[in-house]
Amino acid sequence: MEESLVKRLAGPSTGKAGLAKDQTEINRIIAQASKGSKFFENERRKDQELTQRIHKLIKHRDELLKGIDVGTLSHSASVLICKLSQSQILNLETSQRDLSQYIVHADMDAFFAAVELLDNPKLKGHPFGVGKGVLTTASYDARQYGVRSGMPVMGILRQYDPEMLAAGADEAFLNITNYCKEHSMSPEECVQKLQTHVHAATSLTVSAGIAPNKMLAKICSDKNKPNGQFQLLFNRDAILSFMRDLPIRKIPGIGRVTERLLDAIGIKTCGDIYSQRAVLFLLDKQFHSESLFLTYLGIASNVVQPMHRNERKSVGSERTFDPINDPGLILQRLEQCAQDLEGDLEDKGWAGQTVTLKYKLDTYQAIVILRLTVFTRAKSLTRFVSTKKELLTIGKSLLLTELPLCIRLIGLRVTKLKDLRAPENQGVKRLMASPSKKPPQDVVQKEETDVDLEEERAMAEYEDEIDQEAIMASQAAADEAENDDVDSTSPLTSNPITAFSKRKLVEPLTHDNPSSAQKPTSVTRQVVDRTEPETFTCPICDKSLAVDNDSLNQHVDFCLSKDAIMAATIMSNESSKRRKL
DNA sequence: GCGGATCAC
DNA sequence: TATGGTGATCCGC
Repeated sequence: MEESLVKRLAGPSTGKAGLAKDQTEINRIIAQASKGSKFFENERRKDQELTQRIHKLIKHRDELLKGIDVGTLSHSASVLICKLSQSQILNLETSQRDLSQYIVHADMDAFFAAVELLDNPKLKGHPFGVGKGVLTTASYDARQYGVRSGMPVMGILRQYDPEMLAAGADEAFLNITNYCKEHSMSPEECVQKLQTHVHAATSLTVSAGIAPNKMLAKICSDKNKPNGQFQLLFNRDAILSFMRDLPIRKIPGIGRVTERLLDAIGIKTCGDIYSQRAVLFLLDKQFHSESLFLTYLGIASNVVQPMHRNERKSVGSERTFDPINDPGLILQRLEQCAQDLEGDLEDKGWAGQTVTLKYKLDTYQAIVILRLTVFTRAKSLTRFVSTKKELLTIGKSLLLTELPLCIRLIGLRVTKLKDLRAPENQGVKRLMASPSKKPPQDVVQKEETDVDLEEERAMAEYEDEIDQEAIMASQAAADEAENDDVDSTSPLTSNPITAFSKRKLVEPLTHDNPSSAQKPTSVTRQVVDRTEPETFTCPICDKSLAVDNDSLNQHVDFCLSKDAIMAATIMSNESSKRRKL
């Protein structure tokens, strides 16, 4: 059996966190047990598709390589890497790698098992599993656990950084720079104290990584599990050598698929990113070479601040069940989703402008009849919806065109959200408080319309419950109108993403959060690394570049424009051919 | 804007 | 035996 397939069967998280060493043996057993099952067939098909994809990628690479001199390409990539090594996150004044912030990633060990233990002390000493099957879910169960146990861990962590960033139920990022300074502690001491603190209060153990940015801290927190800490040395060389041998899969965002794609072009470790820089640069479209180069350099964001409400993009609800094909039963499941989603939207204060239906086909159907298992169908509206009735109406209309189906999952999700708690969206209240007040003219027209519609809808509901049917009818009519709308107008908006800002690895300074923006200035800059190269020669034009940041960037941006590079490489290729003749 | 795919937790 | 749910992002069309 193909090695890649064995790996796939072992599950999506294989190789990510510290797993048992003899995983290959376990993999073999799992593969054996799965042989012949529908599940296995499905996985094999996906694996073969990926293998095909890899073949195409290699072919594409070789095609591109034909007209291009690899040496020159490598040099070009070097220039980009050099530029990136000087790019910086917070320290705009010096344009140096910012090593001034102590970033911690705290990761609770065996969180769900530990919480279960708190709730059911009887289980202590006995082996037990959490959840229905083998593993438990993250947020779904966390919700229950949160209610039952009232875990105080996040509260404790926040004492070390009030601007802590919670990442799920059992992880958090902290910037402990200020805490260390105020308490005259080293970062290790601080984290040790934090670990003891949490353990005393909850009997949970925490693993932590200390590093100059979030990505490195996260990787480090995995180094000494459980109940350990690992600090990276705060200097450039230590970071580079740490990255060099790090398996690429350890990088957040590199999953099973990307791992295999990268493997196919000779990249297994982050150090390989550099040795294969020419190919990565060539295949920039597929791999986001800039992101990978930053990863190789160990550069990432060190901004730690709580998630802001307006960063939320979608709210949804979905459920898995034994496969059903009876339309009535399917509708019942859909209704449940609509109900749950209404509850969530109400709780959190959101309404959405796009409703998406999701369903998963019964495995048998999926394999035999179709290639795909998961489908989504969306509908965009001109108004914002949040009630069960509205969600169900739209969900139904999306579902209807799909029937008949035999499915094992159904879900609804709303996107293009409006924050009903934002002051400007407090429709009814604002209307009541100052009925004659008109908003300023420079307010975006569309937004104004939405607010009015929202007010209208809310008012109508207050007016008369009996009128509900009439309202629904008018909404249905509006839906029809929108249908035509969507069908007749479909301008394809081109993606404005440029070659050098594909992924948001480096967060911009935000202006709406003065406290965090000021943070770096209140911290000593003595630790700032001074070993970055100060000058270099551009390999394309052989020009010696000034240290001055502006002119450097300007020059490099020019030399790195795809056209300039291709022109240069092809020219050098041609001239070398001519020399041979 | 839509739908599929990948990823994290 | 073949597994959950929530949410984000990217890409191609």
